[in-house]
Amino acid sequence: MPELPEVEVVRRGLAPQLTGRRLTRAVVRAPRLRWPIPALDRLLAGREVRDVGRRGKYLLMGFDDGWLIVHLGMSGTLLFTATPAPAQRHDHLDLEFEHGTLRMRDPRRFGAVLWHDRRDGPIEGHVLLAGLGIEPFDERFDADFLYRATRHRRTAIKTLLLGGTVVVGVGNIYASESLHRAGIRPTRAANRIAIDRYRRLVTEIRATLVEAIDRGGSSLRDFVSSHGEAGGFQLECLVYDRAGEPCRGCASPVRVLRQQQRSTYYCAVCQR
DNA sequence: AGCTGGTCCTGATGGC
DNA sequence: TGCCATCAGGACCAGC
Repeated sequence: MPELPEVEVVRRGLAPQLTGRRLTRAVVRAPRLRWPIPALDRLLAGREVRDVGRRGKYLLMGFDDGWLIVHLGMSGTLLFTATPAPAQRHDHLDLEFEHGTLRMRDPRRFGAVLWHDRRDGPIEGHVLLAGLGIEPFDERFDADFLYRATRHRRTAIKTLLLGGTVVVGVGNIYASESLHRAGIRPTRAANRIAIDRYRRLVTEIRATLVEAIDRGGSSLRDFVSSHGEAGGFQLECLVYDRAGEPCRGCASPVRVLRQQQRSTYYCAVCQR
C-alpha cells in the first residue's frame, strides 16, 4: 500500500532514470483507473522529463508543457525496465524511452494517471493537490502547527492523520506506527492532545517515515520500487499487523480496532 | 464469501 | 435561520 515512503522510494528510483530523457511514445493499454487515463501520446511523445517530484502520495513528472500526475492507489506499481516483458492484464500504461520503458500496473484500479497542462496554472492549484495538508518534512510542520490545526477538531487523532487535510503522506501503517512511538492512543480526540505530546508526535512521524524510506518502504502485499525491489519496513513495525502479539515495549498484547472501516493497531498500556 | 484499503464524493451534523 | 467547517459512510476494485 503506497504511503509517502513508498511513493518517495519510487520517486528516488525514477528521478535519475528519467530526468533529462525524452519520451518516444506513450501507450495507454487499459485507460480505466479511478479516472480514465487521457490520450497521452500526443501530449508526451518527443517531450523531455524535466523532474520527478512528489506531493503527498502523488508522483509528479514535470514536462515543459505540464505535469503527469500519478497516484498508485492501493496496488499500483511503476516499473522501469530496459526491455519490458509482454504486457499483461492490469498493465495500464507504458511510457517508452530510448533506454527503456516505464510501466504502470494497478490490479485494483484505485490509482490514477492524469495530465495537468501548464496553461491551466501551477501544479499546486490542481484540484487533487489544492486541498492537501502540509508535507511532513516541511519545516513549518511542527507542534505549534499541529496544535493550532486541531483546536476545534474532535475527530480521533488517527483519523485526522489519515485524512490528509492537515498533514499528508501518513497512511494506515505509518499512522499506527507513529502514534505508538509517540505514546498516543489512536482514538484520542485531536483537540484533547497537549502541545508537548504533539511535539513528540511530529518527531515520531518524521522518524517513522525516514526509517521506512531507508528500508525501501513497506511491502505487506505487492509494493515494489521502480527497480522491482520489495521494501523491508514491515519487518520493523512495532504494532501494525501484530494483533495479539506482544508489544515490543511492554509485552502486553497489541490490540486492534476499527476506525473509519480501517484497522488500527495500538498498545493499551504504552498509548494513552 | 468476505475482507482489505486511499481518497473522492455525498449527505449529515454541529458550532457560531 | 443560515452558513461553513467538519465528519461519517459509501463507492470504487481484484486478489486472496
